[in-house]
Amino acid sequence: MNRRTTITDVARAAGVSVATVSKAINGRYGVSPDTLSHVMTVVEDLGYESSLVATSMRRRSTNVIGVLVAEFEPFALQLLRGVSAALEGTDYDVLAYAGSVSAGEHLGWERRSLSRLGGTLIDGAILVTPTTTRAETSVPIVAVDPHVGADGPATIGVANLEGARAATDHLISLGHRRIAHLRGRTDLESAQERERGYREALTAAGIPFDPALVVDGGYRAADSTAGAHAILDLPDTPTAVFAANDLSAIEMMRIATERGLRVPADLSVVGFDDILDAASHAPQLTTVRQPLPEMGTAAVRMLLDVLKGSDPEPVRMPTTLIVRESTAAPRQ
Amino acid sequence: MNRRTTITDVARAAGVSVATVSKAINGRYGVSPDTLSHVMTVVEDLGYESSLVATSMRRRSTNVIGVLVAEFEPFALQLLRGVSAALEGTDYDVLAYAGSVSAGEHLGWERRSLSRLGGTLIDGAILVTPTTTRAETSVPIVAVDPHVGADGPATIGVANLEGARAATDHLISLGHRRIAHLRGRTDLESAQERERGYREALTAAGIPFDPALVVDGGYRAADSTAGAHAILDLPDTPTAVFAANDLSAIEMMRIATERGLRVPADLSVVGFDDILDAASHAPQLTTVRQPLPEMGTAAVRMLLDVLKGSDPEPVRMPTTLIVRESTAAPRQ
DNA sequence: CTGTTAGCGCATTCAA
DNA sequence: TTGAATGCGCTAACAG
Repeated sequence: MNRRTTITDVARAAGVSVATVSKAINGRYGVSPDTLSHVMTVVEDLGYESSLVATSMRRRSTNVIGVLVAEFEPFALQLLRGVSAALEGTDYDVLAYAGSVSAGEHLGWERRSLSRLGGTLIDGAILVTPTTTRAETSVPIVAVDPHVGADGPATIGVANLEGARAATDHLISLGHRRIAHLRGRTDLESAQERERGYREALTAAGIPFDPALVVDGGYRAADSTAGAHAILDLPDTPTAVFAANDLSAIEMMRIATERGLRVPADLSVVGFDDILDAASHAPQLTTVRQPLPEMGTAAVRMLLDVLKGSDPEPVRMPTTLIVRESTAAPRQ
Repeated sequence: MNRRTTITDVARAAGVSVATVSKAINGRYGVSPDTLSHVMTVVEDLGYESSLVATSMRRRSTNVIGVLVAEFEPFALQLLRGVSAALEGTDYDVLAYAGSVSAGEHLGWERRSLSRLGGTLIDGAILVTPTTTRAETSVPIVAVDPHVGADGPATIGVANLEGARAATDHLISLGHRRIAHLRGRTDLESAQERERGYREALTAAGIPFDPALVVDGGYRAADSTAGAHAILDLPDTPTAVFAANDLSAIEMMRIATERGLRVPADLSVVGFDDILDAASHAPQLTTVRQPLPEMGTAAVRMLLDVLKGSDPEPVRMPTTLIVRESTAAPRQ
């Protein structure tokens, strides 16, 4: 648990000044070849590496890209995979940060995290499903699946409405008529769009919309438990559920199974996202795929563009219905 | 792209000194209730949040836990999930860092990353599959699946040998006799242990060990391609392959399929890790599960213990063989 | 109770 | 070519 070796240690060991070491490391002019090689040797010996913290206080850029998330859930992790892959080979490091939103916190996690890291530590940030995209930030940002709508200049969104329609159409085409919707967080645009897609599909099929069939899930497993029960407690139990995301779909299946129902024999379930858990669940979840790694890659590309000064167009990625095992025709 | 609001901005807006703002924010004594509430109002208005960087330079602790990885691959991501879950509800933030190992870098990524973040930015670090566990660090560390052996004081390891034996035993029990091993990185202890488990299983079953059947894979998909081909090019082609991890197992399946073989009809494949991709692959991969999220949780618990001053015992997690679809009896 | 001062580790002037 | 001084945003010790 020793102290880090600082630039001062290197300077002392090399018998030169701190400034010389700094210049040598950063390849600035004004260091004699002899001194340079000597300093570099000492640097190697001591295993010195400049402190990100100190560097970032003085320098403009740190070559670190921040990925800011509310928490490390599967959606963000899949995205991170794409981000990491896209940055492979560049000289950027990736710093993923999950800021805890301690109770009583007024600003959203994204503002808090940006405020803490921005300006200095990171050159730019990728915000994953932020609830706000206010532009008054200190570093360039790209928002992925922002919950207020993917219409900002630097945003990566997905076709929520179309995806939700496809999911619901799929259930209808299997013969389901009584289809519940385990809704996402109602304050988020993605949830609203998915609900709209659900309703549009019903309308298009001539199925009257029943408000009782829409139950709040909130996108998180723990928040979906009550909703899942509520759906199964409905009089004239629905034969199918379109859940607003995979986590709540999986929770829906868990509760259904717990209550003795079989999926898909007694209840069909469709999710949204296609996180890896969807395919590894038993039964495998039918869902609407968002191309998460590709979205991460696109976000990186967009951020690097912004960093270069350009002003990119918003990107809207397509969704694909992935039919697996959790959906089937209703029993007669 | 404005400047961040700094503590100076707040001080100026509130008409007090910087020190007073600092004290108010950090709840130190010596601020009158009036001043306090006034300052806090300004803080709210301006949306001020202290810079992690600056704070960490002056303070002992930042309440940030670092998770240091070489890259964000599935193994690390699953682990991160456990880490994140374990830190939920505490007032710790999680900072996951992937340091790019630019070519010509001599120190390992873990030393580089620790050097960059350590000392100030993070209170402690969880190193994911580090190749070294040298103790000369500036912050407490816990190593997960360290590649030099899980015998350090603060390490979380898995039963590599037993897992590898189970995997190989499974193939043998299916009737395979000619079983290849797509080995991991030979400089890493985990790879050596897995190879040992493979050999022990063969020996126990009375199958002579054939060195030609062991081919290097290197744990990464890209590094396994050549090895996968090599195995299939072997005279008297093996009927089964035990790959040192899931990524190389999946690559093995990909190459086999590409060459017209069917898995498991023509070739059985077993992996190691049970990353989520294993179960979502078609055919689903038979593999040896490491309880990754639990390992992440255990790492957090251990790190918090270390932070509290205790000196924990190393933990060795059990592995479980998960039989799925990629293994079957050999054809006659 | 409040403001002033020093310094964390580093990169950047500017002077020697 | 080198080195001493300066300041980044912040907190802790001290002075007022």
